[in-house]
This record gives sequence, structure tokens and C-alpha cells, in this order.
Amino acid sequence: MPGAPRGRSALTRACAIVSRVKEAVEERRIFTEFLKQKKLKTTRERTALFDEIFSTHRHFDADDLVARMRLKGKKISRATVYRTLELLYECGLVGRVRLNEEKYRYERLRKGEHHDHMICTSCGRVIEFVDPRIEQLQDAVCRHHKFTATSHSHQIWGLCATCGVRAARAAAEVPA
Amino acid sequence: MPGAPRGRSALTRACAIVSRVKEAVEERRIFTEFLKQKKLKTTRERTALFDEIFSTHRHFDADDLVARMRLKGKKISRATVYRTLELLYECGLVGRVRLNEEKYRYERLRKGEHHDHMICTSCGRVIEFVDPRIEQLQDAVCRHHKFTATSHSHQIWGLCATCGVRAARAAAEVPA
DNA sequence: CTCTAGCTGAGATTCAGTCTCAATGACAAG
DNA sequence: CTTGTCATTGAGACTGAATCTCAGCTAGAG
Repeated sequence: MPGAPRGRSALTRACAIVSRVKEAVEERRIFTEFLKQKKLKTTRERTALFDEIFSTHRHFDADDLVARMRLKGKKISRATVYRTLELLYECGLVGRVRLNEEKYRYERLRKGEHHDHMICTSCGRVIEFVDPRIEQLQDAVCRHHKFTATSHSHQIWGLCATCGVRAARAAAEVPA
Repeated sequence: MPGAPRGRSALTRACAIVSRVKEAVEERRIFTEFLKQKKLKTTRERTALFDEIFSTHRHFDADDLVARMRLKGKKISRATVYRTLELLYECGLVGRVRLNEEKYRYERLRKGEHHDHMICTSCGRVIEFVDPRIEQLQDAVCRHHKFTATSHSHQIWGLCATCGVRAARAAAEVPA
């Protein structure tokens, strides 16, 4: 059986699971309410996907999620994954962005919290940032254009600290 | 023969063409220089696409462009259109953004000028905006994260002035 | 427990964008 | 002007993400 005890006691693992689940208790309530309200069903698959997504804070794409489920022995089709992500997106629990790639990236959202992204074009790392002053200026720009904003996304591409240093060093070594 | 004289004199049309071409004279030089430098050829298709793109200031996607060329009686394959857009993108003459859609949007760029987009989710209109104060704050955020930015994109979704007014009016008419 | 409306998975489909390759064409050199 | 070479083109195959289809399955109300 994959995932059998190894090193950590059953108790330790149980505690870790409890604390993770507790973290998402509010979100779970929102999700079930949302489903009930739309007369949708709380299926095995939706619950499993919810649990997986809310067990970490990582960014992911649809296929990552399929793979992670499969690793846990749960075979859930891509169609269902997309359908569930759509639902979670609709009820505001996950965010969905295009970082100038072919595919969407999803991320767990915390209520009322917004952030934007810096993407390292060398290593692919995604760094989140928030700046209320930028958001304020944004509001001002909207007012100026009589535009009623409902959402926004703001991405910055470039080199992260690590890759920037590496690039600078490489440039120094080959001065010609 | 499609596009035959109709209403406007040949002279008027000729002047319009001249003034449009003059507008893009600098860009044309940049493009041909770029091609020469990369030992690429100035083909009939590349020239035709360049002329079409630089005859307006609209945003467009690859298939729009194919259609526009076809309307003018020039059948240019999608492959060539994509290849040419890639070249124009490389030499900085056109911009390419993903506005959280499946496809890329392209737009003619003016040298050294940068702008971001507000997209009306009702009518699809795209409004350009620039705010140097936002750009400054962005730089500050990058410095804070030791991130070396090379480019960015910033989109705001919502209702444009027209659609906003219409929505407000609709809401007022159905108060229940 | 039953029944039904909603759900799932496998695979077909779509759609933007890229790739392939044989035929064509730009253009430099003669 | 002619020639030779090598980039370019177009038709259509291909890819990969996302969506759709539909027969069989299941949640959950009654």
C-alpha cells in the first residue's frame, strides 16, 4: 500500500491532517453552501479535489492536480477536474490567471485577499506581491475613464533574485 | 474588380494612402533593417502584412488579420501570419498580450511607449491607459523583492462607461 | 428504499498556435 | 539578365489545453 507509515507516528500524521483540514473549514462551508444553493451535489470527487487543493498553498495547473490525485490513488478525470475548478473559481475560492502561457494557473485564494504576480522568466518561479498604493492609483485611473472595475491582474516578468545574481555573474565571467 | 473607385477620386485615395504610409515610415525602416540584420528576406507577404497592420491602430488577433488580408484579395496562410507577427514582436513593433483569453491579442506599438489595458467584460472594448506613478511603484516593488523586471502587463476588467450606464439603468428599471 | 436529476469518465471535439516539407521566390554574385 | 542558393510559403498535419458528449452511475430528497 503506497503512503504507508514511514518515520512519523500515526498520531503525528493524524494531527497534521486535522490542522490542515481545520485551516480550510471556512472555505469548505462556503463551497458546500455554494453547491447547495445551485442545487449541485457534494460528490466524492468534488470533496477529494477540494481537500487536495486546500491542503497546500501552491500554484498549480489542471494537470498538476490530476497527477497529484493519481499519486494519492484517486483517479479523477480531467473533465471533472476542470468542472470542479470552474465551480471553485465561481465561488471565489480559487483564482485563475494566464501568465502569458498556453494554460491557466490556479491558486487557492484567501477571502478578500488579492495579490499579483512576478514571474521569473529564467526559473519559472512565481512571487506574489500586493501594494495598496498601486490599487489606489488603479481606482483613480478607472474613475478617470468612468470604468467600473470588477477585477484586475498585474504581472511583472523578469529575473528573480537568484537568477538575477546568476546572470550578473555569468556576464562578468564573459566580459568580451 | 472589388475595391474599384466609388465616390472618392483616385487622387483623394492616393493622398490617403500616401499619408498612411508616411505615418509608418520609421517603423518600416526598423523592420527592413531588422530583417536584413537577421539575413531574412523582405517578401511580398511580409510587406503586405506590415502595411495592413500599420494602416490602423486597432487591436487584433491573428485570425482577424488573416480575414482582413483576404478581404483585400491577398490570401496569406495562418502559418505566415504567425511567423510575421513573431518577427514584428521580436523587433518591438507590435505588442502581444493575453487578456485572460485563449488567444493572443496583438497591437501596433509606438516606439518607447508603453500602456496597459482595461477590458470591458460586456462589450469587449479595450481601453488603453498609462500611469507613470503606477510604473514607479512597480519599480519599488521589484527593488524590494530584488527582482529585475524586463516587462509587465496590467489588465483591469469591468464595465466601460457606456456599459456601466446601461447596467445601472437596467438595474433601476427592475428594482425588485 | 426508490427515484430522479445531477455527476462522472473515456474519448471525441474544438481552437489557437506550431511544425513539416515540397515547391516557390528573393536576391547576391557573376 | 541569368543562375544558384537558401530562406520562405502554404496546405495540412500536429500539439496541448480546455470543452463537450453521452451512457452508465450516484447523491440525496422524499
